[in-house]
Amino acid sequence: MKQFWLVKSEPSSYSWNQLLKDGSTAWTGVRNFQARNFLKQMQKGDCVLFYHSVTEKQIVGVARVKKTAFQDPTISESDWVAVELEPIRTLQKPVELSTIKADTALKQILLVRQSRLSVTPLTKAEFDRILGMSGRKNR
DNA sequence: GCCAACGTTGGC
DNA sequence: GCCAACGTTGGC
Repeated sequence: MKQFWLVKSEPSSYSWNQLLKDGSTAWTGVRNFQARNFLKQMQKGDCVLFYHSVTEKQIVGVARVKKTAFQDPTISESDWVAVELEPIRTLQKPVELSTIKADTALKQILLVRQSRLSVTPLTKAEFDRILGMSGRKNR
């Protein structure tokens, strides 16, 4: 079954534009057990919302899991993993954190409740609702 | 720049 | 095994 996720990045360290430019990227550097476990659960083809933290605080694009979890090449200790992500499309209208917080159906998502977690799961309903707010109908 | 939330570390 | 101290992240 297809799953839905949200990943965060500070635009200054890795931005959506960079991902577009790169065509795909290894999502490395996750050093949190909870986030790591989510990474491990990702399946090829899962949809991933891309959130810019700190300076923008908005969801800017939709990506897809291209490759499931593998050993994170940026660390020598084992058992930290990365996945490969590729961009699908840029949101016509970014969905701001304030918009999400103002929405009854979305204000309890993990992004809001646990703002420091860099990889979080979303339900299909939440995913669809965010896409609905992005200025275009689903897909 | 400040602070809250969370994770990690280390002393006991 | 508890908890204080500290570091980091991210929203405001």
